[in-house]
Amino acid sequence: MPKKIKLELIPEMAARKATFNRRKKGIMKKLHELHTLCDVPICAVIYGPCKEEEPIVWPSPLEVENMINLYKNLPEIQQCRKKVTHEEYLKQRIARVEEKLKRVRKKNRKLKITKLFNECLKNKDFHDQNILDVTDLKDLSKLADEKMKLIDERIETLMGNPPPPPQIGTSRSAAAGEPNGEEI
Amino acid sequence: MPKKIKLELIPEMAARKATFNRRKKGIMKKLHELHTLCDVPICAVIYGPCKEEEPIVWPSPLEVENMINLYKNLPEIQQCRKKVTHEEYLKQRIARVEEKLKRVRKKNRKLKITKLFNECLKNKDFHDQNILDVTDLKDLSKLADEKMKLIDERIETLMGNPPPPPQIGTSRSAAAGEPNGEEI
DNA sequence: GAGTCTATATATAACAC
DNA sequence: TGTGTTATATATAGACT
Repeated sequence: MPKKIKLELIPEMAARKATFNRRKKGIMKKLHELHTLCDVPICAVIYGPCKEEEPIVWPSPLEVENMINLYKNLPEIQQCRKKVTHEEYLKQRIARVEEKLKRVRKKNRKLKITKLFNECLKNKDFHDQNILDVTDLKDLSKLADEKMKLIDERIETLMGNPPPPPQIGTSRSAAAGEPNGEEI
Repeated sequence: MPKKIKLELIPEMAARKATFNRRKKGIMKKLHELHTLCDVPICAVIYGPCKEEEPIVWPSPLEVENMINLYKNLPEIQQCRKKVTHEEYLKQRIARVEEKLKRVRKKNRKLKITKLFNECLKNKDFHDQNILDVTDLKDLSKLADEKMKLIDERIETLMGNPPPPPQIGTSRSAAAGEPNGEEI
């Protein structure tokens, strides 16, 4: 039932308050856990959605102030180096997510091509199916080259001999079903 | 694989650091989400387990300071009323958990007795089984009284008449199987 | 507001790289 | 250290009480 809500301001005040209370509790628990598990100084201040409310000051107003003062007394160098501003945080996050997206896309592409490759091994008339565009064919060719190289290397290993000339007659044993798109 | 780790200081420094990094990331995400979903002012300062590290100051040192100042300017009354100190937080938490424990125990007890009750309806020789102690028998008797009362009420409802004298010959239809221990 | 319930979404511990 | 993976543990949205 926890519909994946979008990460944006909740319009209805009632729902917003409910979510605030639920999540505030969760965050306080997390803070307490981190503090206990790692024995690190932590503090947080959280204002409520209703402006008249007093903020939560965790673990206590005094300690919050102490931590702030402690921070202020750090040498400038340390203060400035790693300041994680909200903006920076977002930028870092975006960068990481985009990087991951790239990796995943690449992986997907590779899986797709590998799947095509294996299908081709089983079905030689794939040319007629009009499902391959130029890019696919190029990647397919590239993958074929890679597979050839792998085969060559494996043969070398099995023979335990110096590299013979590149042309070898290999018996491609058509793989039956691709369990996970990663056969040779 | 996430073995349920105990909520206490992690002894091995390596594991502690790993956990710290993982959880710090999680908490920052939560803070960001709460901030976005509810549009409330939030800030947090988190020092690392290595004393030389600079703390994370979120969302930014300036804003943290502003929030602190804002807080300091609140009228004393508001400042003092709801100060959630770490200790208070723990006390509240303990109180709530204990309360819940109580509720659950009560519920368990009731389920157990109801189960016994239903078994008795099916099997009259339960006296021989030596599985009931005095408390059980007392609770059982109490439950029987309650059930009787429920039956009386239901009969009254069905008759739509003024309450007849308490003695009624009721036909106890022995319930077949207790689906969830909550039959009459 | 606070607690219950339940289906899902997330967080995350331990491990392999 | 950081990432990917996977099996679990938690968090939590939504509907009720």
